Amino acid sequence: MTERNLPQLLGDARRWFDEALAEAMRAAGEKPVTIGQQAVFAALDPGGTTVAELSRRMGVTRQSTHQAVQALVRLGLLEQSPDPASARRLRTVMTEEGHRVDRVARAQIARLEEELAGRIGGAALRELRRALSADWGPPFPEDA
Amino acid sequence: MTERNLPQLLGDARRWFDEALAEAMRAAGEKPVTIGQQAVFAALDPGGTTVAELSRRMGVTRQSTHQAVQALVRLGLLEQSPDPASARRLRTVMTEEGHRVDRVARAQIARLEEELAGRIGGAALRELRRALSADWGPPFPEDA
DNA sequence: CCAATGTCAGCATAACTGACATCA
DNA sequence: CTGATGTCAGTTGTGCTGACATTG
Repeated sequence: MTERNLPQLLGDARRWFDEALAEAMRAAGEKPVTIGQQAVFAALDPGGTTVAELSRRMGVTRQSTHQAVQALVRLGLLEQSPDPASARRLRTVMTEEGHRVDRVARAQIARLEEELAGRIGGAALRELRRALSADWGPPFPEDA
Repeated sequence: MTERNLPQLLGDARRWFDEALAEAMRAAGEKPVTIGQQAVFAALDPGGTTVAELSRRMGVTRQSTHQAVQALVRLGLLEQSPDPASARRLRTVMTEEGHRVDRVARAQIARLEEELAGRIGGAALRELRRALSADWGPPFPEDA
């Protein structure tokens, strides 16, 4: 085994949460919202947010965000309405159902974190979050 | 911002490494080996390994592994030869070029980790690795 | 006959680039 | 005109399931 490298470990951890959340939502009788979809919810503010703004907050392209939002609209969890202040803007907001599912998903994620704390230790989990929350800066080496 | 949740943070961190490694390989004049491909290299042992064994080590399906291996074979970084001991087994090994690229990739990853240590602190990085290396157990809640 | 191995085909998710119409 | 926004189309990477022939 020698030593797993960091990127692999990160990917594994991410997949752990992905699977666990999907399973938890299924067990709770909800649509299996993915982490990616939850990320959209998390970036929304109550007043309505444009796709372009969402993409900036999430750090992905407008097109990727657009696609994710469309999927959630089809699921009935988001809806879009024209912005009276500007005809080219669309305000994206959660539906009632969207709010409900979002609350369930957040609760499940919190529960999973507690479960994990019980397995690897609360201190380790806090350190994990601290390290990940730090500013990593741009991913490009100064190169040369 | 309130509080980013853990799965998102993990995904962001993973993407940070992905981009950084791709960029570093490009800057080094190498083919942009991905983290996933590097994972295959890391799971190989010198004597030759079957796809089925690789998949067990990596924790993904035989089929996914097969696909990743085929891509690396097409790139000329891996090659397969029949196992004299058993006609249904194929031993996968690195080519010369594969070894070379693997060494470069490992070195770049190590350099990125050092760079990161300089940005978020060596202690934080060690704690990060410790938390991720711990046994998280199966991703399924005891549900009920 | 059973299990392991390799493989083919198809699908899902989540990202990307490129192109383009519309509107401030 | 320029730039921001939304959107369509196509591609890639990486995982999955199902099915199947071959072999031990």
